[in-house]
Amino acid sequence: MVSPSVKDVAALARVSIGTVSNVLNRPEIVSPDTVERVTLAMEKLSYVRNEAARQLRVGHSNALGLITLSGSNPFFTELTTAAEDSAASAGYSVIAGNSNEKKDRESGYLNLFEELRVRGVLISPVGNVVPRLRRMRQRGIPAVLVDRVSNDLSFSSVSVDDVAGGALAVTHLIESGRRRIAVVGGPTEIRQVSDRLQGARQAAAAHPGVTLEVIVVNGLTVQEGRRAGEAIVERAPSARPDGIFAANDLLAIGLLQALNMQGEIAIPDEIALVGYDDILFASASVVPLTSIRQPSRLIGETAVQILLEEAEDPDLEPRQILYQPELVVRASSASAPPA
Amino acid sequence: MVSPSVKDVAALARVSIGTVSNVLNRPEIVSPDTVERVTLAMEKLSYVRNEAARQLRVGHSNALGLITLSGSNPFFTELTTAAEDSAASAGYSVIAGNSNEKKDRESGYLNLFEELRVRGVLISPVGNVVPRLRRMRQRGIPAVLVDRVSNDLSFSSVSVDDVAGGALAVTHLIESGRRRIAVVGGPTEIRQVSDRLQGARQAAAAHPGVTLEVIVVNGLTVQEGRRAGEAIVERAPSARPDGIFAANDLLAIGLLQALNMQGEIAIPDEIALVGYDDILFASASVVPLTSIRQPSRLIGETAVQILLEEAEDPDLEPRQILYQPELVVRASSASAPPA
DNA sequence: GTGAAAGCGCTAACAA
DNA sequence: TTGTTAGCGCTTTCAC
Repeated sequence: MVSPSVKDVAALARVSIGTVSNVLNRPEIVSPDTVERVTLAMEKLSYVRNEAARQLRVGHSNALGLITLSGSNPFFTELTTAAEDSAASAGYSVIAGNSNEKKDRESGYLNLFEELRVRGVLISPVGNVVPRLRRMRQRGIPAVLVDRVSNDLSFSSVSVDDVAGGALAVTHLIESGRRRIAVVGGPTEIRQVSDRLQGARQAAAAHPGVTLEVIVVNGLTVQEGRRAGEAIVERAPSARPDGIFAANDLLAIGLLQALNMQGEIAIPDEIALVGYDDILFASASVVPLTSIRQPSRLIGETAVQILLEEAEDPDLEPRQILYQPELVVRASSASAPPA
Repeated sequence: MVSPSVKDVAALARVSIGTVSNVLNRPEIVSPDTVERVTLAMEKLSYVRNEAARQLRVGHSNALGLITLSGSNPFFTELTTAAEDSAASAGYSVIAGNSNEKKDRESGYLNLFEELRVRGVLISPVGNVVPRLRRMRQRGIPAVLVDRVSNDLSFSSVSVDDVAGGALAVTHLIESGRRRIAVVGGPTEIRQVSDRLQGARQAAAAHPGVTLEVIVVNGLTVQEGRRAGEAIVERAPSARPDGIFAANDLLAIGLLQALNMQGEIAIPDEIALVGYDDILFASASVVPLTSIRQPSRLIGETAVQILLEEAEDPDLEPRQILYQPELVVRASSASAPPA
């Protein structure tokens, strides 16, 4: 009914529990035939180490905590998978949670991670978590910000240049002849959103005669995109934008559904559309979606690497890694603008 | 540098550590002003309980383990979110991993979960894990199979009737006039795949004059779907099926890309297409996808509930919950068959 | 209502 | 090379 412990293994192998522990942790210092005997005993008993006991003793766990903004956004699932792979090859596991952009879910996970004494945390923050992270770091749990730069640069971060991405998207719309640009995104407290918006503004400002309208939504979901699209459909044609930049692909897909599938507005003829993230489905949507690609796997891998280095040496200087995004042109923005 | 313990809290509040533990676990048995003093001390120190120590003492953790087949399949991400929500409202957290249909990743997670002494595991199995699960159950860790029924019914399971789903899909194709049906799916070791295939066979057999071809692929991914689609494009038109049932939506989307976007084959005019899972993107794909919907959230919630009941009372009889899938008709199968 | 103390399973320091 | 032992932080009797 209960699991065997080192004691049981020791008894069966006729050695002390210290020796059992040694074959578990430093087999090289114990004689080959003792290793053999102990290993055999472990197999016979199907011994599985009690991680809680190990952890209590050594002071921290073998897990990394990861908090992303959304579990349904493929950008984050790719990042998560990459982080898991990197961590695994260094002997760590990762406990992944997503805040769904809710501050209380976020702090719930931080609580959990601190109770678990994880080795470090990767986080794409929603709320103002820096003070909390600072306290955790003082207690030996480092953190790396993912897809977000800390204001005061006191934490390492791995992110993509969202301002450049926003500018890239809107510049592309302008260069393909659009003049009345709308940006759809929100909530603006999310740094990624406000940065992309800022880039959009810069690009618009650099081109005289271009107007930029901001449509704020409550989340980066297909549903919110659909809602925003329905509002645009209801407008008089002359009041509609001729180019839309959506702050992520899920929003863009929602917009596409509302604009195109109700048969009202042709994409890209009447309105050109650009998304963000270049998720797997971007190329498979009703109209293949022009998008901004982020190196999601690379971000996850780099973040884990930096985190583990900081866990090893807490006095390392924080580093800010900034990757550049890339424009991927598809049908949703390909054709000429309306006459 | 290190975290405060109950000892520190006790010292600050001028009580014994036993009392601190009591306000943590049974505050009702300690006097209100002591609770107050201790709570204050905890806040002052930002005390966070050491979960490993608690767990070592009580014998098991507050976490549930969950292993799904794929992290990029929205069916599983929805199921996972639902499981997390259910678990959270019962005071549990869930550690989610995905096997990517790899046996060694699967057993890696089972190892991890057993080392962690999770309260129970939810698993959508790839390999032959039943013996392993049996051993874990003997040691007090129950398991519930998700989206899969155990052969010997010794474990509870929550699943959808995949045979019925496969039949539903193919019957729909036949009733909309198709006669040369192809089923795309694999690997066939995955029970969901073989069940859907079996349902497809039954439906075909029930309709004289209908032929059924099985195209086996190596995984349920967009990429594999694209590969299968390319092979179909290369065939002589008369050798192509006029209806395809894909074992999941990711495959169907890949097929869609290969068939439709190369401009070769019209969907649904030349080939009608039915997917499985009704993921969020099914309605947003190049041609909105007819699909079989599974109650993913319901599955996750029910599975957690049963698992927690079994954790409470190990002698409960295993239960098999079988939900029925539902056909959702969209454009990819809507029009008339070829003349 | 509160305190004292045992012990969960493990690792690591030290002794033999 | 192997054995002995202290102690990680917590919960839970059992006295008081």
